[in-house]
Amino acid sequence: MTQHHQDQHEPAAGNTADGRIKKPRHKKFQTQSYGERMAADAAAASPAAGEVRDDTARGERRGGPTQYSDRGVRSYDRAPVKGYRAERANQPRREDDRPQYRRDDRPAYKRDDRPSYQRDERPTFKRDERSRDERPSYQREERPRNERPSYQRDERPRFERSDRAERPTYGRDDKQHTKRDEAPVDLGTVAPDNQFAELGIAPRLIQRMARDGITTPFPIQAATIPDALAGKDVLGRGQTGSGKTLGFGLPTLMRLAGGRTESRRPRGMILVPTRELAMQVHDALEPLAHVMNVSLKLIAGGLPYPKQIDALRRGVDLLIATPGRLIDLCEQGAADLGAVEIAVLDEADHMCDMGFMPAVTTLLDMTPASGQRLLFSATLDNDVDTIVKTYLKDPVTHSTESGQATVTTMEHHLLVIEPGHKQSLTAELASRDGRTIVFVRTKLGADRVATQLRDRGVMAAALHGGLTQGARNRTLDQFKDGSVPVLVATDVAARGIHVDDVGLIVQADPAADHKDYLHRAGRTARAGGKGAVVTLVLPHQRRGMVRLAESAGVDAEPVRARPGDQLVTELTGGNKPSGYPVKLPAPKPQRFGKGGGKGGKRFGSSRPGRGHDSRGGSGPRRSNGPRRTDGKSYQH
DNA sequence: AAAAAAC
Repeated sequence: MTQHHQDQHEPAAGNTADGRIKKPRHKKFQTQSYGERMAADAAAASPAAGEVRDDTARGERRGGPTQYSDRGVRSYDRAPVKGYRAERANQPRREDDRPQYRRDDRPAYKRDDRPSYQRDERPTFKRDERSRDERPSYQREERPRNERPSYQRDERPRFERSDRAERPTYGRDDKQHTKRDEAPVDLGTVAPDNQFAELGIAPRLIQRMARDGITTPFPIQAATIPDALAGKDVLGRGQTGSGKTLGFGLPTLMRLAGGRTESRRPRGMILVPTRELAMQVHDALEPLAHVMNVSLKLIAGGLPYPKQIDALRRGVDLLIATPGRLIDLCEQGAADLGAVEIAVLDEADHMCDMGFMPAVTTLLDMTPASGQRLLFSATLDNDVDTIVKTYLKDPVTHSTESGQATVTTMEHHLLVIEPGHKQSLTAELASRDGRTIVFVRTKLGADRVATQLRDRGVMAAALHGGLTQGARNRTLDQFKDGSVPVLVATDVAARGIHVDDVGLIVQADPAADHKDYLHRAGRTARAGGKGAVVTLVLPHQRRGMVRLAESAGVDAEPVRARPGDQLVTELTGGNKPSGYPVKLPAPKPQRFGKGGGKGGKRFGSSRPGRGHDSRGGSGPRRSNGPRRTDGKSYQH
């Protein structure tokens, strides 16, 4: 191909002065796909990066780098198409799959930076308008009959379709029907000295909480509830386990009670950083929401779309959501945040770090500025500050605790160890009776340490974000019900997750900063219980760790330690790992019912089920998923 | 720097 010939077909690329062809315009479309990112992560963490990779690894199945980049590049290599279709055909084949908020390739004059609720063309879900056809019938082309997505389709003839009453109950979680059934509130049963009443909480909420033994507000609740009820923006700071959930939950429910919520336009939104946390907040608020006739819905990734979309369409008062899925639903037009009266940001310091910030601001931008905003956080640092400045109006700040380690029932130990002892020491510490959480730095590390512990006779399971949602739930359930006493986790479990009676936290990899340290430590000594936090420190980490402990307000001197030392024995109660490998308890077999019966209804199911992986008991395991990485070597 | 958050 001559130079002349080439120029003919690449006029758009434009030449630079030195005669080289500029980068093609669609270079920007070559962003990493999800599968690619995962593969890249794995490759980066593995010492074998760049060498021959196992073809059955995760990346391959999800459309790994080889396949994908081939596809992306092909449009350059192909002979250019001429003629009227040229422009279209020479476009890259791949769609841009970045989320809307990260895609701003339009020229500045075309951009619209106004929040969506201020724009005229709101991206609402326009099924109704679309189905209306103004043209005379002879001009209409035949449309396929079933345009609705499969989950909305009803194939049966109309006369056979069931009415509301016959719909299965799992499809009806809009608690609207309870409005009429609600018994009149008996004010007499609220104890006169109940302090929640003094804060202004509705009697029926007080009664409901009293049934669960909640009669006295925690300090953070006492501090923030009155202001939140008064409609002010609140900035609440309290340590994990200090009762923040009710601190924002009660005012939110009070505010949303009895109002009208339009289809797809929720009036309340609670944002949390992890799916597990979303689930926990949802479960904590559900009974309370019920007595207030407030409908709520969990909106999180890893769950089927249809029920979430359906709930939104019917109209749900309050969303408890992780950012990614909620943005997704808004882009689809299934949700519209333009009617949100009260928005809550939980674990704000985490939600405001670099990775999360764009998603959070996108969502907050979609809510009306006139709405009330509550922001709760364990610590307040620079990132939180920018959110506060941008989105809160004259916020009232309440900090009940210093943000440092003030729980007196918690003891901290810094053990300076030799690198070769880390495994055996971890195993020894984890072999104690009672629940233990071992924190590690990476996903791969979590898998590796869990395997090592099981090989040494300690029943341990890994928990991290690379597992399927089903596996995450199963593991957490097993940890809660005691069948697996040791959880090896990344920082996915560092924040907010509440499990009773975790007596020991082992930081096999030290926390990255003092905030992470305190969050991890906060998994133990909850609700006044006792607990210990042991950090394994390698010699070269010692200086940094001492400084970190200082800024965390932790009073602990680094101590040299070896397996079998007296201090270690005290912490473990003298237990030693058996040395005989153990296997994880088999997941309980679950009947696989088509059409979504009861089993695995929601990822909060307390039953350990097999979820999507269910394909009968003894069949070969599908060759995917992070468990493959178990045996991979890994170095610090 | 890792982890988390969407198919």
